[in-house]
Amino acid sequence: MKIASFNINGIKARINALPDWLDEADADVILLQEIKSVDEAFPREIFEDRGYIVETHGQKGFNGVAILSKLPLEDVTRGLPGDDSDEQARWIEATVIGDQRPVRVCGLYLPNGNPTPGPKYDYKLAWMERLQARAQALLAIEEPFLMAGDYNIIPQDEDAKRPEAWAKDALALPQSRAAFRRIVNLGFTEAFRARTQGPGHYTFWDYQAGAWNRDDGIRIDHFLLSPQCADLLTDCQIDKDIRARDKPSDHVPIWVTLDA
DNA sequence: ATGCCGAATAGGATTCGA
Repeated sequence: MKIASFNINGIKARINALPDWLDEADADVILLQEIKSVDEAFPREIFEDRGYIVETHGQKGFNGVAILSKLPLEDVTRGLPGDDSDEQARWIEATVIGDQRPVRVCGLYLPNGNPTPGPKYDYKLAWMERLQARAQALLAIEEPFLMAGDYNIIPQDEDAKRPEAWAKDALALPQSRAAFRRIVNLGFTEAFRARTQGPGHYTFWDYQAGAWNRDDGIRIDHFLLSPQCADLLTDCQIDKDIRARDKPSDHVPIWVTLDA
């Protein structure tokens, strides 16, 4: 089972660039972030024509997540539990019925949190506390599940070309990194680091100042696997080349393959 | 580098992103 995550930075803006990657990647399950679309306006046909079930959780203008699957889905839920007043569309879950076993899949778009300090950073940290609570609840079931998407967290200095430029940013502040580690340390495996070590691996390059041409990137899109899911991991890769194409997102896809 | 670019909403200039 191949599961990909991709922050597309707007489905309308990616209408032309997305189909090529869809056909090349041939993922069974795709988690999208920043669809920037209400559910009714999402171009389902692009995906349905390729055999995907489409489950969106959108809102007007910003944010928005989706799950696309060629495998059957069960128990789709929308919204991160823990705050009924939170109207930002950043979380969707579904159980994917694999050929060998089911896998619970959570797609997330974690708040950016800048500027710091301030209400946006407070929201980020509060959202991460809710994420931790949801993660604990799912871990207790002791079944294969994963949480993947745009975490807006640079886990370590080696995950940025210029760590000094991010030192006081919400993506890399010690408090942000500690909140991320509290979740990982519950027992998750960070899939990319389970297979690849060392610097120079990024999933985001800013549109500005020629960041892509200077390879001035950061690694902020992650897969966290439950222990039972980590046992199934066979590969994890970043589709870096996508960033060099016409009208790219500022993020690139990351994917795992599972023996499931 | 202090938003340098890009997208959405709106229908021009502002907000947001990382």
